[in-house]
Parts: sequence; C-alpha cells; structure tokens
Amino acid sequence: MPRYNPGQIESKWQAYWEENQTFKTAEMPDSEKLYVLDMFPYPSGNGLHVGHPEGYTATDITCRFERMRGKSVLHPMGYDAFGLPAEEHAIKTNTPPRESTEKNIANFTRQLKMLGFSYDWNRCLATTDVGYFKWTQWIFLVLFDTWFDSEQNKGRPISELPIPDEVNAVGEIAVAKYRDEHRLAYLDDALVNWCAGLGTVLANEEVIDGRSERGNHPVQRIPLRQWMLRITAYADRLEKDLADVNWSEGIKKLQRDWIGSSTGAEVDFYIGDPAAYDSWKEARAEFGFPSKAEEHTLRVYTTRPDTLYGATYMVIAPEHPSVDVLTTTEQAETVKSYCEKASFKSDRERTEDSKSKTGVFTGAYAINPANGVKVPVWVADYVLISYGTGAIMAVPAHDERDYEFANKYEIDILAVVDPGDRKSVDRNAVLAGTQCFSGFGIAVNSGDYNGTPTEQFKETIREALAVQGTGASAVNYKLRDWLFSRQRFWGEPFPILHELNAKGEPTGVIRGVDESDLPVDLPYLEDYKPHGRPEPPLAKADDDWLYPVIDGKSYRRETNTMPQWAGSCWYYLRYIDPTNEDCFVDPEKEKAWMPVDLYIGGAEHAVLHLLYARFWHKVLYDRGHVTTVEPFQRLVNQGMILGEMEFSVFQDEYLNWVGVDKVSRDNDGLYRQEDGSEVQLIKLTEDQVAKQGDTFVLADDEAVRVDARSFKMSKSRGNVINPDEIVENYGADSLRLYEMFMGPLTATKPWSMSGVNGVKGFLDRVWRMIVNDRAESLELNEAISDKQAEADALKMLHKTIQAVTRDTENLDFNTAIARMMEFVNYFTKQNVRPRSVMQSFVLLLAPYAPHIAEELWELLGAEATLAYEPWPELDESLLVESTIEIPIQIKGKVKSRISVAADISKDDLEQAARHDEKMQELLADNEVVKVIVVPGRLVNFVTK
RNA sequence: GGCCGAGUGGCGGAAUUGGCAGACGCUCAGGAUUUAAAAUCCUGUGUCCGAUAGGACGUGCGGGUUCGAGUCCCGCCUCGGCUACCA
Repeated sequence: MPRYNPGQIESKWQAYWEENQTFKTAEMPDSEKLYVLDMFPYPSGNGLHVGHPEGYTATDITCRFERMRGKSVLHPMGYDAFGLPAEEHAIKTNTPPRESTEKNIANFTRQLKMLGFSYDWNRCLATTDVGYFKWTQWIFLVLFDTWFDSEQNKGRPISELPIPDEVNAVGEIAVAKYRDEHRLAYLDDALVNWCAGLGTVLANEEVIDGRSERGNHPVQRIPLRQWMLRITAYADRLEKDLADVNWSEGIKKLQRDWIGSSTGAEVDFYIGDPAAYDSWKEARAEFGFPSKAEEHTLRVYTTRPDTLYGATYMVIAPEHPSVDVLTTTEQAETVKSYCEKASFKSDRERTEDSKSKTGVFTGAYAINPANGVKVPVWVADYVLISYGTGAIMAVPAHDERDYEFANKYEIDILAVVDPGDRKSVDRNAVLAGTQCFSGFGIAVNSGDYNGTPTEQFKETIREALAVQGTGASAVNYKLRDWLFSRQRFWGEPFPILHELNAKGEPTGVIRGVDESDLPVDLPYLEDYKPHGRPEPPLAKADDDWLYPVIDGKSYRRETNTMPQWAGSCWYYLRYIDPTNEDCFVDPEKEKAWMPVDLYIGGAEHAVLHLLYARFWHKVLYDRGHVTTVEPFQRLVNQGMILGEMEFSVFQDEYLNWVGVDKVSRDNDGLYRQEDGSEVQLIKLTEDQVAKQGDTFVLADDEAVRVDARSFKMSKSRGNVINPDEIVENYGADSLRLYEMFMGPLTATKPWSMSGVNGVKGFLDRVWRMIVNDRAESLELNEAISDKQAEADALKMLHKTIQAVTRDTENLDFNTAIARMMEFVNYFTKQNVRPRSVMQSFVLLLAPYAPHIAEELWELLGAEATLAYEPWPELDESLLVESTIEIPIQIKGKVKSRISVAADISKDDLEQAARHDEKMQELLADNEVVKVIVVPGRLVNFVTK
C-alpha cells in the first residue's frame, strides 16, 4: 500500500476504535471533566448534510485534543427522532412511523461513524426510545406538579401552593381547579389551525396565506383545549441568567429580544353608563386598582403612560371578550363580520401587510381616566389578543401604528409630546399632528403636567393613577406561554388521565399517570390518516388504551402529543446516564458532568430550543433534580455552508445577452427593464466570466454584467453536496479537514470542490513525508531518521506546536491547519526527517485527521492508538531567534529592512537604522523631525 | 421597517496590543520528469508603470484621530442572516 488510500485506512481504524471501545467514557470522570455536546440532529430521510459535519468536526477536534491533554471527555450523540416528516410518510404508506424513523437513524449512524467521530456510541439515544420518553413524560409530570411562587421567584411543589380560604370553603373540586390553574403545565383554550378540507389540525409552517400547504384548502383558527407550559413565569430568570453564560452577545441579544420584557402601566378606561362614571371613580379611589378589570372597564397596557392625554381612541383585538358588550346594535353586523374575517387570518398574515391597517368602530365610547374625555372604541386586528391586555389606548401623534390607523379612518390626532428641536423631526408638523414622533420630549396638552420631561412624566402619572386606583405599574413579555400540545400521532403521549363520570363524560378532574405506570407508550393504530375531527389521531386508539380503569374509576387518556421540542429539552442530561431505569439521571453523575462545557450547533436553534431547554432546566433545578442553574456554559454557532459559487446572466428570446443590472423580477417572472420582454437565466462557467472593477462581466462582451454569488444549498437549486460522495472520493479525513480549513467556524462560507481536492493534496504530502510511496509494501520514507533533530528542525516543530495548540484551544481550526501545512512544506524539502519530530507532528494532526494519523503513528513504531498519547509539549527555549529583521519606515512607509540582534537596545536599533546604506541615501536630503523606535518591531523616521 | 453579522487579490481566507497587508490553500501560467498523459516536483501569480533594477497605488465609499489605520472615531453604500404591528 504505497499510496495514501483513505478508504482502506479509514475503515481499518474505525473498526479498531469500535473493537477496542477506544472512546468509551467512564461513568464518572477520573480527571478534570469536559462535556462537549453537538446539537441534536433530526434523522431526516435525506441523510447528513455537509452542514452537520462542520459542527461535529469542530467538537470532535476539541474532544480528541483535550483527551490527549488528559481531560475526561464526555462526547455523546443521539437523535431527535419524533417529527412531522416521519408521520407524513406513515400516512402516505400506512406503515408505522417508527419503521422509517429507525431506518433513518441507522443511516445517520452509518454516516457519522464513517466520518470517524469519537463519540461514546454506548450512550447513543433517540427521543423515540420508549426508555427515553418514559423520562420525558416524567419531567412533564414534574412540570404538572409545580407552581411558580413569584415571591420566592422559583417553582415549588403544587402541594405547597397556598389555597385561599374562599376557595377552600367551596370544596375539594374548587381546590383541585385552583391548583390546576396554577400548575406550570396547564390546560387552556388556544387557537389552532383547523383545516376542514384535510380534516386535521396543521402546524403554522403548514399554513401558507391562510390555506393549507397541501391541497390549498382554507384554514381557520379555532380554539381548542390544549396544554400550555408557563414559561412566562421564568421569563425574568431566563433573561437575567444570560449574564452568566459564555455565549456570543448576538445570541444573547436574540434571546433577550425574544423574551422582550417591557415595563409600563396598565390603565383602566371606563366603558359603563356615563352617569355612573363619578361613582366608579370614587369607588376606585377607595378600593384601589383591582387585579382583574370589571365588566364595565377596559384595561390597556402601555409603555407610554405619559401620552395618556393624547389617547384619542382605543382599540381592542377582534378576539377580545368585551367585543360583544361594547358593540352597539347599529354596528353589530359590521363588527361581527370583521371579527369573523379576522379569524381566518393567521397572526403572520395580519402582520404581513402592516401597511394597510383595518378596523371597525364598535359604536361605543370609553372615558379617559386622566382627563375624563370620551374616546371611541374600535376593533382592529393590528392589536393582538395575545399581548398585554389585548386592548390599547391609541396615541396617534406618538405611535406609528396608531398614526397610520388614525389617518386612514380620520380620527383626531393630538400631540402631547413636544420633540423640541432635533434633526430629522419637523417640530411644527409634530405639534400640528401631521407627523408622528415616538421619541421622548416635553409634555404639552397634558393639563397640569405640561412641561414635564417624558422620563419623569412616566413616573408621576403612574403614581397619580395608582392613587386614583385607575392604573398600576406592569411588566409585559413578548414571550408567550408555550403551546405544548400537538394534534399528532408521532410524539410523546401525555401521561395525563381525564376522569369520567358514570355516563362516560369528563368531570373536569385530571390527574397524572403514576410514576410506576410510566411510560405511556403510543397505541397501535390501524392507520394514521386524519379522522376529520379537530382532535388528535390518538383518539382513534382502541378502548384498552384510551379508557383505563384505575381503582374502579374510569378515565380517558389525554390524546394530544408533545411537540418535537420536548425530547430535545433534556437529552444532554440523559447522555450522562443513558440506561438508568430508576431515575432520569443519577444525581452523583449529574453533579460530576454538568454543565455542558461546549455546545456547538447551527444558529437556527438560537432562540426556541435554547430557551425551552433552559426553562426545563430551571424547573428541574428548582425542584432539586439538577445542580446547575444553566445547562450550557459555552455556546458556539457554526456558520452556514453555501453551495459552490455560481455565475449567471440572462438572455432574451433572440439569445441576446442581458446583463443582471438590466433585469427585474416580479410575480410573473423575470423581464428586461427596458421593454418588459421576458428573459431567461443562463448559468455560466468560470472561464466565460471576467472581472471588471467591482463586478463580473461576460468575457466576450464586457458590457454585460454577470451575477456571481453562492446560494444556500437546496434540493430545488441542485447545489446540495452529499457527504457520502466526498468520503468516497476523497476520504473522511479530507472532508473533516476541508470543512475546518474553509474559514472561521462561525462564518458563512461557500463550498468549493477544488478546495476539497486541495486538502486531499495536503494529506497526500503528509503521507509521502513519512511513507515511502514507491515501495511495494507499507514502509517508512528513507528520509525518516533516528538521528538527533537539528536546531532548525526543532524550531519548526515547536513553532508548529505553539500555533496548533493555541489555535485549537481558540477553535481557530483554519489557521491551525495552515500552520501544519507550513510544517509539511518545510519537511518535504528536508532529506533528514527525525522520527521523533514526525511523531510529534502526527499527534498534532491527529484531532483533525485521526485516521491517517493513527496509521502513520503505527508505522512510526507505536503499538496502540494515539488517542490518549500526551499532547506534544512546547519548549519555548527552542523558539528564541538570535537575529531578527526589522522594517525601517519613512513616514510610515517601509523603505528598507535590517537584520539585528533580537535583544538590541532602542538606541542601538536607531543607530543601526540610520547607518543602513539605503536609509543614508534616502535621509540625506531630508530633515528628520522625529524618530519612532519600537524595539523588536520597527523604526520610523518622520521627515519634513 | 427593526436587530445582528460581513465587505481584504481571479476565489476561500490570514494578519496578538494600531506597527512589514495578502500567511495557508485553490485557480492560472511557465518549467522539470514522462513515448504521452495523470500524479509528482520546481518557479511565478494584488493592480498599474517598467526589459530589468525599481517605483507608484492598494483592505466597500467619504471624512477624521495618529509618526503609523484592514484594525480606532464619525457619516454613508452594498451583501447576508434573523425578525416582523409586542402598544
């Protein structure tokens, strides 16, 4: 085997690692621990994408590197295997989703093993394993058993929930109901996308423009009793604890914005009989601001209570409970049809064309508590029922949305904030109500408050409202409680039972399944087709499953299933103790291995997955099941890998070239701007293109501009790279190395096949540096010698050790590889290559290209794997240079270079620079005003 | 619209603190080897002027700070990603 043959070497070492259990991790760390985690992949039928190995290689390099540095490394892999595609496949083929899921998992495992990642495969798990989701269900029961104590700011057992006397007085059922209302997992009516045409409930991403993605049937939003998780209770902690984790600022900001906390005030507007307004006010002044608004008041949330005097109308969401009460008989028809139309629109649609706001007048008026002024109440879908109180006071002069709406429906605009003189704001226009200004300024038209700066006004009005009993400070979050049920088959069943009465009707009493009865497995179904009711497929299960009887009471099982997020919320904990049947994770082991030290994955999970997992973790923490406040210490998001660069241009119907700058696109297609005639996209090869200035043009016709860019990989574009093919043609080591060499881990970068070929060339040179490639059998290159290494060779080695160690620590893999390339370029030119130097180099290469490294390590005389060999140690004394080259500048431009002793003094360096022949020439006619001497760096003469 | 990130040769990218711009790789060109090709090895490869020596320019654009700016400050432009009426 004279030539480098990755196929042979790679399968040999993969088999070796597997047989010898090289990467099996001990139950408990026996040295400093390091937990390195990859984001949980969904095992899709398409197999691995080249984006997957990018992060996986990065973590694998880190793990192999740290093992060699003596750390106890935990590096597991598994599958987030519940999900829609498997269910779709099941419906189409009428095979259980488990079958296709397991097939896909097997394929993923084959591909991952083929890339030589050093996972402890004994810890592999899938969310669909019954032994795994038993504990997902168990954690759900923990959530069900927990209420949030806002005084202690933590989750506590439901048994510790204080029950108010008035509830206790009513009886047991009322107490149970009270508890159910306070659990972290609770039932509520939430809107779902019900598609009558398909007879099923759809996920948001399956709905496009209010119609089903499949079949184009209309989709209506209807309320359905569903499980919710009270993540909002933890919003504050989820936000604050971000301060203590080592994540990029960008991701932290994304999470903060998603949580979106804002502080402001809730204000009640009176909507009852005007004659009773004064007595209402008196009552409020006496009893204060109630926790729930009474029927004849409309409660709004605002972050700008200082603009209360500018509220010229109010808006309530179409789903607001007061719509019916408020609507007058004359307006009833209009309002009813408006609200109905709104129910067919998704939140996304409502917000999509935010330019054209719509709404209708209810006919009713409310009284502004600040000044007693009567304002009209409108219904409009630009106000969302799910945020704040579902109602707003509209201040068109100081809110863009209200301004737009008021203009459209000719509602009064009253300026109450004077912007003063500032750029980009026309003060007079603002004061006249013809320009909207949402910044801070000085109050006007606000009664006694005139002249108060916004910041201060917010405070004083809040206090005044509190005294009046018409308002109170409030905090709101953009984050909503987590809709946790799905009307699907392929998910974890809820471990929940609904009690039935003698007639088989639900009593409203719910209970968790006993821990000893977990797991609740999915039932057998005849088929997976929708049954035409807005109810989950599990309702089709037979009675044995659906109607259990416990202690003589009969129950109906919960038929919703959990969303895909559930399983990925805690998988990192199960890896620590994957086969434990008594406990979701052994507390000793959890304490020893947590937290995750390094977590790498794509930015697509920056918000939801990470927020959900952190939420569960905090609940488990509060309930004493885990010991860390945060699960993921350090988070790194790998960049996206784009397809190969593409050049494109257009042609008209007569095959004339049309430059990309001359073409526009609309809904009908592409057309030439000049005359609107249709054009076609033509792909070009690199040699048909030339660069001109900043742009690319046709090589044959420089007047025609060509588009040159890389696109996201997609099936439809046909630019997807399959890792199987790369491994087959270049080897896994080349794929790993290339993905790391492309550029910084976190950057978006385009794929390049010739780049892959380039790193393959590097591995070929590594091979030939050590192996005699002309021999019949595997033997060392003649240049390999047991002689003592010379100073230059050692210097090269230690420079490489220094750079590779530093870069690997910092995840700067691309530059580490560049340094190794320099090493190889140097030694292929040397006739003497000391064995010990080669051995050290092979160890440096091992984390990056482990298969070839193992093979060369063996050839250089080792008997066992290098996986636990000590990392080469840097000897800095070998790096010391006796002479260095110093650039000499005149006014900052390099004019000459001199060689001087490395430890030369400042004065001597200046003298040496002055005496340089070239400098004497250049400085002869000039007066030197100043000399900057930076020892070891440079000399700069400043001349007149 | 908002937020985040990025603009450096033909391409991907490199450049501790402000201190030799373009490491390393690809591409391309020339040469060696070969009957020939592949593979391999050597040389060159930012732009412009110049036969060479050498010189000028050069990190998206316009300003600024500095002896010195890819790096710092101000104002723009372009591209990419995420997000979208959150009162």
